[in-house]
Amino acid sequence: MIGKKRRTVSLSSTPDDNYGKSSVSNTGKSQKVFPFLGKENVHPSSTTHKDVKEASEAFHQTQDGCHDYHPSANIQNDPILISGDINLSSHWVDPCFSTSLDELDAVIFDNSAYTCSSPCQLRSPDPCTVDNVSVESHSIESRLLPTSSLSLRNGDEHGQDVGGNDVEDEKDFESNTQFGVLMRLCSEEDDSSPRDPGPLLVCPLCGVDISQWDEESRQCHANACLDSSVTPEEISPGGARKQTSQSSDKASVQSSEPTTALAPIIEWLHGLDLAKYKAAFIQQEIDWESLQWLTEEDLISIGINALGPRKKIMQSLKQLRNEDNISKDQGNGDSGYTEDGTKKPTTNKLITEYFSSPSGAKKNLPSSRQQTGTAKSVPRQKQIPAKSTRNVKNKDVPPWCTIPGTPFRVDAFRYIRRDCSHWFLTHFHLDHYQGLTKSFSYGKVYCSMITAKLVNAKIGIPWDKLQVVPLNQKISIAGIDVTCYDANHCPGSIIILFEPPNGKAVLHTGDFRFNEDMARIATQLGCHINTLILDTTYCDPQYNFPKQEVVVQFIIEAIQAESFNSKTLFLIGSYTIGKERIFLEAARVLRKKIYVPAAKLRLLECLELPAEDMQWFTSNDRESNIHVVPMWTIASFKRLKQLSCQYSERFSLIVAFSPTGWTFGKGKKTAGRPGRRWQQGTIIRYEVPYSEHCSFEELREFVKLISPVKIIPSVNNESEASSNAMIELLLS
DNA sequence: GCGATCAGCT
DNA sequence: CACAGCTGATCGC
Repeated sequence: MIGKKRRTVSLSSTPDDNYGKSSVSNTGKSQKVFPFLGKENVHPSSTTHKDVKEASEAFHQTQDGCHDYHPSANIQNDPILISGDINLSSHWVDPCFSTSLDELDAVIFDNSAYTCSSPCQLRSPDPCTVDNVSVESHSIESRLLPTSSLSLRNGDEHGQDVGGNDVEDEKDFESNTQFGVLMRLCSEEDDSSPRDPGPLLVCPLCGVDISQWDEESRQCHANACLDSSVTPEEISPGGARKQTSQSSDKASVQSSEPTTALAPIIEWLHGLDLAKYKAAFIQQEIDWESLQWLTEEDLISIGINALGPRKKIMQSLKQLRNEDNISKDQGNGDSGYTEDGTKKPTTNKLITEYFSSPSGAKKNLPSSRQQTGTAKSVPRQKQIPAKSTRNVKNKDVPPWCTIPGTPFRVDAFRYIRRDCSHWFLTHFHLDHYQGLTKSFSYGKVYCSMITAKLVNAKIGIPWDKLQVVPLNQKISIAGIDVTCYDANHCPGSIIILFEPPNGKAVLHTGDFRFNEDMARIATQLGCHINTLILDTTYCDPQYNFPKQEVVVQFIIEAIQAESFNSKTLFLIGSYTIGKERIFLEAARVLRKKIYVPAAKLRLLECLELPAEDMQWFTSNDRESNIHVVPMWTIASFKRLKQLSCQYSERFSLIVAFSPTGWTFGKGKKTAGRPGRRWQQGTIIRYEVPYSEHCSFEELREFVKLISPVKIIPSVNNESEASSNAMIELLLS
C-alpha cells in the first residue's frame, strides 16, 4: 500500500531495544582508508598546560547531579506497571514485532542499501568503489550532499487527498486561562444574588469585593489567593492580614452555606436539561469555582457515564469560557498592568496574567522575531518560550499540548494545573519536560520505560508517580485507547496515538524522525487520524539533510582516515540523551572504546542498551581517543582550545564532530551544503547534518501517509500565519 | 540550606 | 538562528 520497496521489515518487540543498533552495521564494511580532508599534520599546540580542567570536565559536573535511580534489575524484570485505570488490551499485537537480532541486522543492512542510494554507495562491500575514491578525493564532505533519493519515497501514490483544506475548527477544552474562567464563573455567581449597581469587581478566588481597592492591593490579594495557602479573607489592601467586611460576608456564604454556593450549578444543570445529575454535583460539592477544572474524566468519575450528557456539559463549559473571553476582549482591558512590575516581579506576574485580557496575554509572548508567515521560509522558533516558566504556567495550554476529546496533556509541564491528572511525556529532553519537578503532585506521568528511568534518576520523580506505557500495544487509560510507538528521536522517545470515544483519533508525534518502521506502522494503524500534532522543527524545504546512516558513515570514515595519527583526539557532540547512534556505531565499526564521562555513563545505563553495546563505553579517558562531549563544548572553539591544552601531552590534533540538522541553510556560503568544516590551528570542527528530527521531505512523506484531517504544528507555530505556512508547505 | 526558577548564554 | 541544554543568581520555603 505504501512504498513499493517496502519489505517485510521486522522489529524487535520493543523498538527501544534497537536503539543505537539500527543504523549502520559493519557487515560488509569496506575497511578502505580514505583520504581525509582534515588530516593536515599541524604542529601540536604549544600552549602551556593550564589549569583549565574544569571546562573540559563540565560534562562530568553537570551530570553529577544524577540521583541514584531505581535499581534497573527491579525495573527490567517487573511486569509492565498498570494502574487502576489502565488496562492492557491484548487484541492488538502485531505479529511482526518479533525477530532475532540476526534478522534485524539483515534487515537493517538491506534497508540501508536501499536508503543510501546516493552516488556514494557507502555500504558497498566492493573494495574497488571507484566512485568512493573519486568522490572523497575531492571532498569527504561532498559525499553528504543531499539527494532526493535519500528520502523515503513511496512508489505508490497514496491516493487520498490530504484534507488540509477541510480542517475542523476544533477549539480545545482548555483553551482559556484559568483566571479568565474564574472571572466568568464568579461573575455569573454574582448575577444570581443582589449586588451594587456599580462596577463591582470581586476576587474570583475568594469572592472578596476588591472594587474599592487600588491595583496593587488587588494584585497582592489575588496573588496571595493564588499562591499561598493563607485563607483569602485574611488578605487585605496593603498586604496586611485583616478581616474585611466584604470578605467575611463572602466567606460565610461559601463556607457555611454550600447549598447557596451550589445553587448556580443546579440552575446551570437545569438549563442543560441535565438536572437529574444535580445530586452528583451536590454530593461532590462542585461549585462554580471547581466547575472550571472539571474534565470529562471527572464527569465519568462522578457517575456521568453517558456520552451525551458529558458532551453537553463540556460544550457548555467551553461556551462559558468563550463568552468570557469575548466579554473581556470587548470590555475594560487592564488598566496599567502592562507595565513591567519592576519592583515585585513575582507579585505582579500572576496578577498581570489574571487581569489582562487574553489578547494582552498573547502580546506578552516573547517573540524575538516577527513572523512573516510566508510559505518560503519559516524560521525555527521553539513553540514554548523556554525561558520564563513561571509566566508560562498561567497561560493557556497550547493546542499542541492538549489532546482533543481526552483529558490528557502531552509535554505540558510548563502548564501544570490541577485540572489534569494524566500527563504524557514523549521523551526526556528539557524543552519537553521543563516544569516537571520532584514535587510533582498532579497525577501521573505517562512515558516509556527509558524515559521513566531518566525522569526518576535525573529529576527524582518517585516511581509511584510514573506510569510506564508499553510500545506497540494498545492500552486503555481513563477509558481512552492509547498506543505508543518508538519515535526514533532519542532513546525512549515515543509517538502517541489517542483514540478517544468521539472517534477522532489524535496522533501526537512528539519529536520524531520518520523511518520505514514508522511508515509500516502508519499503514497499520487501523484508524484514520483526525488530528496530527506534528513536530515541525525542520518544516522548511531547505532542510533536506541526509539519512542518519550516511552521516554516521561519514563520521566513521573520517575517524578511520585520521587514525594513522595516534595523537588525534576525536570528539563527538551529544546531548543529555541523543546522538548515541553515532558514537555507538563508531565504536562497533572501529572496534574501539569510546570515552564517556562517568555521569554520562550513568545516563547511558538508563537506556536499556544491551551488554554488548555497553562494553564499548569507558569512563576512563585514557582508554580512548574518541570522546563524547556535550554539544556546547564543540560549538565553541574557546572550549575546544581549553581541551586542547588539557590534552596537549597526549594529543596534537583535535577533530570534533558537531552533529546537528541546523548546518543546513544557515550561512550564505554554505546554505544547503552539509558537513561544514572549520579549523583553527590544531582544531578541526565538522558540523555534520545528523538530525534526530524529520527532514522536510520526510515530514511531507509522513503527512501524506497519515493524511490527517487537521494538522497542529508543535514547533514554530506561535502565529497562525506561520502555522498555516507550514501546513501549506507540507501539503503542497 | 535547598529546591525551584529565571536571565543570559552557547 | 539554536536541535537542547548549562551557569550563576535569585527567590521562596
